[in-house]
Amino acid sequence: MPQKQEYLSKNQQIVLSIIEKAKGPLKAYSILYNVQKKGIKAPLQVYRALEKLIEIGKIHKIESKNAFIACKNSDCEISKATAFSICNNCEHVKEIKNSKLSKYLSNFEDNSGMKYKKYNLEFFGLCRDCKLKQ
Amino acid sequence: MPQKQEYLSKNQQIVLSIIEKAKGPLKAYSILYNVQKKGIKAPLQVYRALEKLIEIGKIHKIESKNAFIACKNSDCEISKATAFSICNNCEHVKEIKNSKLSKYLSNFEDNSGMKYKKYNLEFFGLCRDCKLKQ
DNA sequence: ATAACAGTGTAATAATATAACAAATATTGT
DNA sequence: ACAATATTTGTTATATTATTACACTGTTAT
Ligand SMILES: [Zn+2]
Ligand SMILES: [Zn+2]
Ligand SMILES: [Zn+2]
Ligand SMILES: [Zn+2]
Repeated sequence: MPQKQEYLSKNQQIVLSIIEKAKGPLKAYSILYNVQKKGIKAPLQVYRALEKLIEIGKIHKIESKNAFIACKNSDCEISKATAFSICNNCEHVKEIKNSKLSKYLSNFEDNSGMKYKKYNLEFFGLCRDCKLKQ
Repeated sequence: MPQKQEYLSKNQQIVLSIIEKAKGPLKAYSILYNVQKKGIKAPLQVYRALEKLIEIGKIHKIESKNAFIACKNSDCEISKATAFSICNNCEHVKEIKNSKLSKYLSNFEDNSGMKYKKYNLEFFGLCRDCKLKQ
């Protein structure tokens, strides 16, 4: 099985490394502020890197937050099938790695018999810590 | 079982009626342009109405498109559990009404045993029409 | 070499969403 | 009816998120 080519350009490496170091999802402009000392000056440079990183599955976009998080699952089929849990209180976000869930959704057929190549699922609730504190 | 109070204010009615008439999801500023003749002049008036309509489950936000669509399911528990199919080609969006799916997701427990009150799922693929045309 | 392609830099601008404040209207309790 | 409370509205300004347009650089393939 040939590996997908994953050479990263300079800007892509810079952006990825910021996102990987972060504890949670980062917003595009917060990434921008964080990398200005490294020569990336404009939003577009960040957005272009983000686009590529999403395409190759290194990061995902949390749509409900307009924020970006590093992929922790080696088997996220190039970002085609993603699921996240999001805490409503502390905003903690975690990628869900659950093969039953991903099989269920990948094989899901809607009422007209249609299947889907790609999905994104976002769960909202209280994380364990926040639940205990209540 | 007491009914939830769903009296709508003037602006809320105007915005809802535009969204219900639309064939697909509408963007906030396109709603704004459509209602300017009816006295709504500023984005905030639209966003406030949208917020309320989402809260009471009359409409949903399609997060990946920043667009808003009327709810077609009478039993979307006040927008706590939503699923959509989105065509990558023609942008057609349809709310998925499938009780097996909603039960599965509402009862889903992640690896740490956590359950979630709310979720949003977006499926992407080609709709029937676009598949045939290919 | 030269065409094709992916990436870069920069400026300008578009699109989406919220903050802050003052006023009007509706709802509730007495 | 009246005051107290909560909700909705109107308006201006501003914040946040994302894309267009254009000129340029470097690498790869034939
Ligand atoms: Zn992933
Ligand atoms: Zn939390
Ligand atoms: Zn619905
Ligand atoms: Zn289609």
